[in-house]
Amino acid sequence: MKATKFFFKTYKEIPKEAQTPSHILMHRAGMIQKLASGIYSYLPLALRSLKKIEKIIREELDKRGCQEVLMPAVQPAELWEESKRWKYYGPELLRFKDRKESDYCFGPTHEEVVTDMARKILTSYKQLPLNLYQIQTKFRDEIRPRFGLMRGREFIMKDAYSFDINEEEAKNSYKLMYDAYNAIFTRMNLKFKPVDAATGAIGGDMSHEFQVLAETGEDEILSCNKCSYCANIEKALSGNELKKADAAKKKELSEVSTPNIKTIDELSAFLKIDPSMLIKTIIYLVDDKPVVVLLRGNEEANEAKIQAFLGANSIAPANDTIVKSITKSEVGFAGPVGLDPNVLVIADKHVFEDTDYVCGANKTDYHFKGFDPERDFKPSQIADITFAKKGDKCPKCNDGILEEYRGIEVGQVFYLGTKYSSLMNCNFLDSDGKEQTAVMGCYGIGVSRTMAASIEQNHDDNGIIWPVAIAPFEVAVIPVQLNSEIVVETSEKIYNELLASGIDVFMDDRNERAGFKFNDADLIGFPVQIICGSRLIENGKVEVKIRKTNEKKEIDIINITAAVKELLLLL
RNA sequence: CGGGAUGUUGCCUAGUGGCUAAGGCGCCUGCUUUGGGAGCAGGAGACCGAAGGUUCGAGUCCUUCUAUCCCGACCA
Repeated sequence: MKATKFFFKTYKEIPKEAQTPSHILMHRAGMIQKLASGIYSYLPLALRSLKKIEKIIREELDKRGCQEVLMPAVQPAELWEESKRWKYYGPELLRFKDRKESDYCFGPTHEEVVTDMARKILTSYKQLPLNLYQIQTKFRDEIRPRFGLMRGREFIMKDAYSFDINEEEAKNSYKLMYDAYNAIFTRMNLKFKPVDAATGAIGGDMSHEFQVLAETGEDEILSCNKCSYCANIEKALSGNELKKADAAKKKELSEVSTPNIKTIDELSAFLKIDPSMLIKTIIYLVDDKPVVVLLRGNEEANEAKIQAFLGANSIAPANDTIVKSITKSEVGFAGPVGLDPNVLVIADKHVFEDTDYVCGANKTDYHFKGFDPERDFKPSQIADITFAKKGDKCPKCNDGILEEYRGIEVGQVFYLGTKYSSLMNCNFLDSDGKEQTAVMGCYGIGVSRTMAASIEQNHDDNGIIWPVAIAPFEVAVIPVQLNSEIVVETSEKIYNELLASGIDVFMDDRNERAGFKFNDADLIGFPVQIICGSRLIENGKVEVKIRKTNEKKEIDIINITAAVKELLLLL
């Protein structure tokens, strides 16, 4: 491709809405344009990179027996009612009506459609295992789209779905996809970690995320410094031992007046007590039912853990009306003592590490002191519902300590079980002629996000540093003096030779000064740049620059194709 | 949705209530120049986010709306 014919434009200025490296650089390199919040057009440079990512994905999945399909983006509400997600998916699901006033949505994911597709064909165990995937535009009406392609509302996703005869086989399918994802991101030359993950709205009970490590990542990861344990903070466990409450410390439960003191911070300051000796009582709505959650005041509630513990579809803090009805007091004075025994109360295990706490009295302007968790109430369940922290002991090897990383989630694999297949009757007959429900897994890769994540992880002050495998072009030929016949001729010859040898090559034939082209080349991030200047050409050489290392070598023009091919293999 | 901020030409910015809204980048024409974002000359491009209002007079003040960005919940 020649620059003078190529639809692109680069910018010196940083657009003021771009805040993060991938967003800034993709904009400056003329790869993307914003059409609306979280909705972007991909210009030719970006699309070339996306196609390469897609090609790697297709190769690795096809190799493992997955089959590509393409499902509709617009989906009827009835299917989502079958899976109950019409109700539970929430406002991220873009819903609309057609002219007949029938309900539809724009697919944020395709479990419903693929399960429907499969059940129409699956009749026999002989048809399994089956793994169907597609690469397609998804829409999720994110509350807050941000960072360009990192969290768009419309984005390109590869989604795959496996169907198996039983759990064991389904776990094999899961493992196969786990391996495929490792292969895919390895081929893209990204630094990444597979981590234990929470399952969220998709559901299921086993999941790993593939996290590209980058400072700007939105996710926190805890990883053991001694063993392979690595988990999203939402899921990570602490290996720290629980302390035993000191029975000698027990006190009587008594009321204390705390007028208008509602938050943990206010209470801590008012009573001059450390937050860890206060009990935080939070009321959630979990699948529309109130659940009371107890924690020590210095801990944060890990909503993902609560949701997973209860096997729930949704979790959200309860509104004031519900809080008041449960506590029979104003918001801010909720506590565990004397609640309606029919309300589910989940206590964090750390609550039982001590005694003589202060907690809400379920009476406006009063708290209790001397609260003893063993004596003064009866939790429905005790669970681990707090966040593990960096520095905690590793829960797996019990030897190492947990270190903190930031990551960008580019892929996630879920073991679903029969969550969708049973609700939607995706059944088949086994070898005994008995009806069985297909056991499913689902597997996503954010294709457009992967491109952005690669830039987040690999860039410098001058621009993008692409791994060759997903670079829009592998090589740029840059003639430096266009008024020199020998330069024009030689660069043209090299360009044609590289093209003929199958290399993805860009030729900057614009009538611009050298510095201008060099800066654009670094910004766009061509991994290899062949600089054709008259002085070297007269000696039968050109300069070859490696973008990543900034290393420059003089190469004989005669050997240029072989030399470039060799370099590309190394990058 | 809560908290914060911002809308001036394709992009980045300036603009005390007062004359024809200013500059840089980019774009077009010509000349010059050609190894790290060149120079000169000329030119095109804005109903200042929208609608109301205050005022003799509004890009500037007020109200409402709208869009965008940042901090939180969501997630590939």
